[in-house]
Amino acid sequence: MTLTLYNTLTRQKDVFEPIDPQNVRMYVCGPTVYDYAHIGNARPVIVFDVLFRLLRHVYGADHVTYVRNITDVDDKINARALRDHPDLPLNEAIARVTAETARQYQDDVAALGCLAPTVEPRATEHIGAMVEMIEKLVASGHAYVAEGHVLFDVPSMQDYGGLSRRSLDEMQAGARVEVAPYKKDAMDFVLWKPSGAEEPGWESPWGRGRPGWHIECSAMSWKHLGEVFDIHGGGIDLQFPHHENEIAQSRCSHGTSVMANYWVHNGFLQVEGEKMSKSLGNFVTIHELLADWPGEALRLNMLRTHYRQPIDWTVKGLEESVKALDAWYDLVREETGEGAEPDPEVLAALGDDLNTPRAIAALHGLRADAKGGRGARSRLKASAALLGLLPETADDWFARRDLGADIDADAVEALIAARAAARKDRDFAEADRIRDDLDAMGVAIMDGPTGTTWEPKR
RNA sequence: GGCCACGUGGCGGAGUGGUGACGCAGCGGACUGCAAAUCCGUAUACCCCGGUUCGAUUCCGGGCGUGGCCUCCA
Repeated sequence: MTLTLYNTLTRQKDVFEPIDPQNVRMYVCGPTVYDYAHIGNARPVIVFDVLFRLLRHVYGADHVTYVRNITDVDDKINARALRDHPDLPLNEAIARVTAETARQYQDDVAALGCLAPTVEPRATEHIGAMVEMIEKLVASGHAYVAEGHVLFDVPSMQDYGGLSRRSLDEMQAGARVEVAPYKKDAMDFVLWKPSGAEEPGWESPWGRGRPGWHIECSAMSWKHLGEVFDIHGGGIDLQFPHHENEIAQSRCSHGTSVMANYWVHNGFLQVEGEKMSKSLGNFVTIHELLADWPGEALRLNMLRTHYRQPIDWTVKGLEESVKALDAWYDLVREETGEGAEPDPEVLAALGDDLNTPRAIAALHGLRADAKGGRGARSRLKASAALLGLLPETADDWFARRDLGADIDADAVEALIAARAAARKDRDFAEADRIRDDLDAMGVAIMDGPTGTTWEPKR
């Protein structure tokens, strides 16, 4: 099959051709672990999980390396550590914050049905690689030391700005930042900064200090994927400056003409039509959503919009997602999908720049067939698996879905029996009254040819 | 202020230079004592103004609107 991806470098859909089909390599920027991840953070995780699954399908599960880092050096982490554990030594406090937050994050994304990445490197484990890269940059004249800082010399790179398509002139014209006095150029960014006694730090040729944010991803991608790799992903907001600076660091350090061949960026997320922010009070974490919705519904809701489009996150959308999953699970039932080939249209849709809405439409299209036979049901299951959907049995899904319901089953059965008697006597007023009582209890009943069944109201 | 993206029916959301997306909701019908669920059927759209074209929702220009980046931010 052909896979095309919209490449931010070329601003068009490019046919994907890996450097080495035996080892397809993808890097995605992961979280900074200082607090629960919000639903906007979940978007790249889910989107690139689908891409990971598709690559595994095309090249083989053992021929794809997916690296998603954990940033555990950051001033926000320090602040959090001081706030939450003021009585502990700083290093220990930081370790607690990052360990706990990383665990929360991994629980969250697992609940969203995401496969674990091949490698989940931590910044603190790659300080040596960062120092090594920075030394090379200083030696080659792309970085300089000033007042204990090491800064990347942006004008030293002729084609800086290629990813975001900004010229240096443009950026300087629009710059609003206050320029630190030790910078040679306003655009220069920090590779290494000195740490005070109250800050985490590592010994380096430039004294005790800590890395700048951008160098972390350059070092981790280098160590796990090499100097040049296939796909680099992340949110569109990271395009500038983070990804631009990663490119500058990696290319100038390694002397390569590209860092990654395909740069893939997902669009932004809004909540109920508004920008998500703490001040608006619509800031919503994955963790909170998982208390009210199955993770799979969050996942489907995310994939109903193409990854490059802006997405508006709404309760209504989540309700529709649950309904779609109900319908699919109801058909799939005990199918495992084993041995079944995914639907060609689903595959074609995903191969077309990860067109998940089109793939989901194809899944709906399989519903009619799936009513007919096991083969089609199995194909539905196998097709959904490419999107990371329908991983459970139908029983587990419906049990999970109805989790919130707290209903006395014996009482329900007694009322249903009473209603059956009333119906037999053709006392429909009484039968309807009982149904209203059940409805008030949150129970929906269905009269079928084999009797009356019930379930928690949806 | 500079750069960029987006604007499709009641809602969500693909796509295309000239035929049906799809889903949810709605409406009609079947089934039901009546409902629910299910099944069958069905109406409604391409922000505005120009241009190119035999023909534009689709291409080009302008406008308006929404959002993003330029500063930590997914």
